[in-house]
This record gives sequence, C-alpha cells and structure tokens, in this order.
Amino acid sequence: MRELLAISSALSDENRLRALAALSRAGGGELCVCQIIELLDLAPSTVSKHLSILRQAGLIDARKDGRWMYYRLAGGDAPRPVREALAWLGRCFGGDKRIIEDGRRLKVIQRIDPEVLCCQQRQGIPCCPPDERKQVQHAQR
Amino acid sequence: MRELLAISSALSDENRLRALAALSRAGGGELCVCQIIELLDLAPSTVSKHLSILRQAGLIDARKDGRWMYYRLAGGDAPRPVREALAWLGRCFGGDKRIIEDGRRLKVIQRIDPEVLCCQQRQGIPCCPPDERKQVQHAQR
DNA sequence: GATATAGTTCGTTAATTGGCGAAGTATCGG
DNA sequence: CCGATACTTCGCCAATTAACGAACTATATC
Repeated sequence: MRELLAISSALSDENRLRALAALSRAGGGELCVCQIIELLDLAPSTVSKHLSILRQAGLIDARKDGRWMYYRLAGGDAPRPVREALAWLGRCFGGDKRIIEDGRRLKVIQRIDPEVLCCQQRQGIPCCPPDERKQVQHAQR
Repeated sequence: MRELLAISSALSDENRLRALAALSRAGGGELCVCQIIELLDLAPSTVSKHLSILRQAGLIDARKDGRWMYYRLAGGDAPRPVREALAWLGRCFGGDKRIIEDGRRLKVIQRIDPEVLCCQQRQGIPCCPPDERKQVQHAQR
C-alpha cells in the first residue's frame, strides 16, 4: 500500500508526468538535470525535488558523473508495480498534445551540449524560442 | 494528460485506494455508500467526496436506487487508461495488510442489511469489533 | 588551495487537498 | 402534505504540497 501510494502520488503531478514522458522518449534513455530544467521551465530546486519524488517512488534511477546527474526510467530490475505503472504511462502518453510538444522541444534541447545549456541557464537565456514557451504554458489546461 | 492526471490524482489517497479495493472485492461488485462509510470509518460527506473524485476520474460508476446509491468499478466500456489503471491496481492490492484487513471487515459489513447499517450509523453504533476502531466514537454509549 | 559550477537541501509562502459538520436535495412511508 | 432518511454540496479549518530563492555539497578547473 505504501509503495502503491508512493507511485500514484508521484504520478499525480503534471510536471512529473512530463519528466517521465521525456525520459521515456529521450534517445539513449538518459537526461541530465539541466535538460529537464530547460524542458519544464522551472527553478532547479523545484525540478530536483520532483526528481527526488520520482526516485523515491522507484520510478527513475540516477547516475552521477562528475558534476552531472543523469536520470533514466527504472528498468527491468524494478519492482513489478513500478514496471507496470511505467508501462501503463507509456501507453497513455501516446497522443497527448503537451507531451508531443515537449518531445519536439526535447529534441532541440538534446542537440545542445549540456555544458552550454547550463551556461545559458545561468544567464537566463532560454534555449527555445520564448514565444513558444509562453504558448505552451498558456495552452496548459 | 488531463485524464491521466485525474486518474493518478484519484489514486493518490489511501482511503480512495481502500474504497477501490473494497469495490473490487465486493461480491456482486456493488457497494452502497453507507457500507463504504462503515469500512473507511469517515464522515459521510468525506466519503461522498472521495467517491465523486473516483467517479470524476472514470474509475467507478454509480447507480441510484431509491434513496440508495450503489457504486461499482468501471467496466469494460470504460476508456483504456481507466481499465488499465484498475487492472494494475488489482495486481498491486494482492498481499497488502490493510487491504486484507479491510476485506475481512467488509465481509462482516456486507452481512448486515444496509437499512440496519444506516440505522446503526445514525446512532453511532459501530458494526465491527470496537477494539479495532477509535474508542472515542462510542463514548456516548 | 581558491574559484566556479551542477545539483541538492532548507526555509518560506501560496495554493491545494482532506477532513468535518451544517445545510441542501431527492426519495420513501405515513 | 409531513417527517424521516440516504446521500451530496457547501463552508470552514488543518495538513499537505508545489514553487521559489538562499544556503549547502560535491566535483572540476585553475
């Protein structure tokens, strides 16, 4: 019950679902935090908290490489409830508008060297056209 | 996304999970509100709210019969995300201690005529062994 | 070592949510 | 019609949570 609640609670936030969708679509299966920050357009501390909630629930794994943290979806060694939840999500994400738009932006983000991306974030430069970002936010609903 | 969030949010509360588990285990597949009130040991208005959240998410259906409302799990005509979520839950509930205990108590509750159960609730009489419930409640007796 | 940097943790605030009782709605039995 | 009854909706309060910036940790580079 506790595990089940941890999973469903982790899934009950839009930004966390977006992060999971991004991880499931990231070629190579890994994203670094700065990429997720860029995608979600939230403060680093907020994204870090979201990722820690997903990790606590067992839905994602983390790998540290120098100063960088890479996150990926939990794999075949994860408990069954986790694997099944991820499979369920995968089938649901299919045609969602927001997820598709995120996928498009993710491709752009992944083309940028993380080093450069972080540098741009420090200076408050968005990597994607700003007007697209506002649109996404307003289309939110 | 909206549907997905409605479902996962509905599942992110222990009492709602307990209600779903009870519905999945209720022989005949239906429970009336007073039975769920008795099982969860919450105020009627609270239980009603929980049920409306589950219903909003499409996870349960309702049927009105006179003064009584009967709830049951959504069936094969429900959207795929809902059906899959319920299937996932069904596999998770398996060995959970609380769910098993609830199942035991549910059997006792279902043996009571709902008419009598409601009458007892009005008078603050618990239908199950008092030592398993909060002592405060029958202080009046 | 000193400085910079990628993430995390902490503390605060605003919004959301779970809980209750009171009031409201619809139905039953007289 | 009338009261009783099964449930829902409303209004309020307490607990939780998402968000942020500031402070902290760990690692890389000089």
